[in-house]
Amino acid sequence: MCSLGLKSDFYQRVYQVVEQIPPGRICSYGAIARYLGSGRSARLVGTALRQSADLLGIPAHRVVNRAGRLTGQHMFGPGVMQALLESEGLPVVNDQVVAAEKYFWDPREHLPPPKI
DNA sequence: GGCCTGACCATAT
DNA sequence: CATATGGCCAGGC
Repeated sequence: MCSLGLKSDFYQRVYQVVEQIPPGRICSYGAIARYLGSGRSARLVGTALRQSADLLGIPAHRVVNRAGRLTGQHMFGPGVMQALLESEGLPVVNDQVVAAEKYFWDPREHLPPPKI
């Protein structure tokens, strides 16, 4: 089969991308979705992580929203996500990464194009 | 089988 | 420049 967009496959791809995020860097759901070719399914990226973020050892704490806000903080626990980011050198204030744009890591510019 | 919600993003006011 | 609203796609009940 050439390429049938199996949703389960989409989830696995999300995990693969998040796993490739270097320490001290952050990525946004939209960037990942866009990298996978589903730029309008940014919400699915978050949903995918929520389903297996705890099962896998993927650095899901490095995935924040476009504004650098720790939207998935509730899933990790109170202050856990922030502590992890600060531990990697990322300044977090008010559940929000300061100068997130500076630490932003775009998979579309650092990772090879995925097979569509 | 249909309706609502959701770790979002882009645009308009 | 900041805030408010709509749109998109899929999963869960």
